[in-house]
Amino acid sequence: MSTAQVTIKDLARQLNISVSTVSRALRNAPDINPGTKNAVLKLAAELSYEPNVMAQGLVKKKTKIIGVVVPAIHSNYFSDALSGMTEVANAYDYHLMFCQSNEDAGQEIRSIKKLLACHVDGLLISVSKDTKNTAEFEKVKQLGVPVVMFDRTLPDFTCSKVIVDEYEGAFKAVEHLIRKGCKRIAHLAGPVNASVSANRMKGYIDALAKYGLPVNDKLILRCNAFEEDALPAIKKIIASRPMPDGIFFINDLSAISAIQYMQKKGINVPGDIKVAGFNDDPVSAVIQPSLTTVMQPSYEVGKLAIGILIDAILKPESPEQTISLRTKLVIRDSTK
Amino acid sequence: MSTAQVTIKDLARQLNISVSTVSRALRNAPDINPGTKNAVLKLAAELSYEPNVMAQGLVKKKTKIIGVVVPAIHSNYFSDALSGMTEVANAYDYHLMFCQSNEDAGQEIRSIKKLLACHVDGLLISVSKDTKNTAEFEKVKQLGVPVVMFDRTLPDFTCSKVIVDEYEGAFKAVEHLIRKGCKRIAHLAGPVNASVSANRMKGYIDALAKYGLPVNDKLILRCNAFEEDALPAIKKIIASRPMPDGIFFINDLSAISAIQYMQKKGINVPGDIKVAGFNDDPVSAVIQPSLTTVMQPSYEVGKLAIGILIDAILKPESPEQTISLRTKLVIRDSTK
DNA sequence: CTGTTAGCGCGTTCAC
DNA sequence: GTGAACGCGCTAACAG
Repeated sequence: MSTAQVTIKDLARQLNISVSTVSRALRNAPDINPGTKNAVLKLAAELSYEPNVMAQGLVKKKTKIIGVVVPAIHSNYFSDALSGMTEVANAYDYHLMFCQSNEDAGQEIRSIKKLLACHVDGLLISVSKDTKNTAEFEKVKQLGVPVVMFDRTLPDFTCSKVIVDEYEGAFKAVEHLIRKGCKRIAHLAGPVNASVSANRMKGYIDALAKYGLPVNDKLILRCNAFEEDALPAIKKIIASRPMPDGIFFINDLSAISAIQYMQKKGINVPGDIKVAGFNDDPVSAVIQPSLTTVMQPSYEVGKLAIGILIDAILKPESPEQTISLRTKLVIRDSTK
Repeated sequence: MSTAQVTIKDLARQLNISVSTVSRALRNAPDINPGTKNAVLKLAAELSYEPNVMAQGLVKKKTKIIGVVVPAIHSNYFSDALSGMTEVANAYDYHLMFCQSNEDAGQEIRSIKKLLACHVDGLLISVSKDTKNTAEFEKVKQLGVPVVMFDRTLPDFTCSKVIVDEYEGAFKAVEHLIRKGCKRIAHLAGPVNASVSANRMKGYIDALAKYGLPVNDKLILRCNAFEEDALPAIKKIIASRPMPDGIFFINDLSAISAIQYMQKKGINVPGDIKVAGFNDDPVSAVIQPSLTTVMQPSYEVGKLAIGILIDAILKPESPEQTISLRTKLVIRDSTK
């Protein structure tokens, strides 16, 4: 039954010294007798003393906890980023508290409140697809809690950001389609609000422009969620006449449903239509034809984001910065 | 700059009442004047007061934080389980702290220590593939911190467990191969220590036995990690003569590398060799031929595990239990 | 019904 | 060098 954690008090009693001396020994303060210090450390190790983070937090106003909010933990992209964060967090002795917004702005706000109640030292967030309001984030900032946004950011909110150069990634993908001979390239765009949707769309448009191809609104379709509901839009694209000879997709999962649908309809990929996706999801290497896609360094994004955040926590006056990581075009059979 | 969180003290001062009255109002204690209570609640809402969980934790000896340790956050299986946990945690107003062991027993112990230092109310864990020692877990238990193991459990350690009936899942898969005409079925087994490896192996052996097929040691190969290094073993299996006509894999990823390798070698799947995997990873629906596999209810596992843990936290004397969830055989083209 | 007191585990003065 | 006293934000016991 609850052999309660050992505290500095226990150490003090057993060594017949005061708690403040123990405290000093434990966080190697300057003025302390090396002898007593060693004695304390030895006993602490024996009893496997662990400082109570809550109590430390209460007095130091620092919890060593970092809050993380992502739209969905499952999702290759985010779980890789989280993985990168845990690595750095371990190295710096920070703890991570994860929340999931499920792409819902309301849930996102509730998560942030929960994290604030836990007095996290900082906040890492990738916003949901319909987050618009910056009010909650301003509040966090006002509380003196540094925020770093990663991947999905809020243009109207000023803070450090770690993003992927989605624009360039999209541009490269579409340029590749053009060089492979596509003249009528469609685009399945993502949810309206998401920053990533806009950036990829812009890359698509600019690539067309660079090669003198017209931007045809009828060839630009939208899906409202990142993971599903792409099929209706896909059907529309395929049905348009003249048929497109290339499609650039907002992500791999929708590209894959498209490929499967087209194969069922007897359309040859890449013969009739060439296809490019985004993310380099594991499935894109496995589907036949394998999918040309844009790889994002999600693990790196996670590591960088938490690194910047920890900097900001340790040096509150450090300037806000935006880091943009480059993507890599992975060329496979769907654009052969 | 740090417009510090508002505290009950602030509320008390503004209302000219004592902090204990405020405290009572906030957690609707029995004896409190409805009028003053309303006044407190109103002001609290206006100032968007949030209780400091660290302080509450310090006095109540409860943090409302649950620690979670998994081998790898990325990994479809675990991220789904984590997703299920966050849902329940939200509902019961618990916070989750995640750690990743990277399949390393040492890292796992360090994670547990960190979580204990944060005074988590309970621990959810899926052990790494080389965790053997139960000492650390016994310590956790002695501290009065309830533990629930899920998916990958430690047979020698007594605690509540939520597992998937891997044995039955493996049995069904192998039985299916047999019914499809396979007479010489190989098995790519998982790491030696992992409980899941043993369970799936047993299902394989018993299914063979039931149908009077011999168990041939030469047809049983091992891989040392869950995610890689399967290829050498796969090559060995394929090279054995007479060649097997069916293979049951420890997981989908190794099954898929095998299919790709066999296709390169001109071996027809399912014509020459039929293949079954485990997990129902998204890729298994996409590869051609699509992969017959055993689906595990990972999201449900997560939800159940945290549910049991919260029960144990709230009622420390509740009995330990082991819940086993059933798998579902997903039949696709690789066993046609 | 409400205020006072004490204490959770720890860090931080300030004397000694 | 070391100990005593105080406070972080909050709950709990006891008076009134």
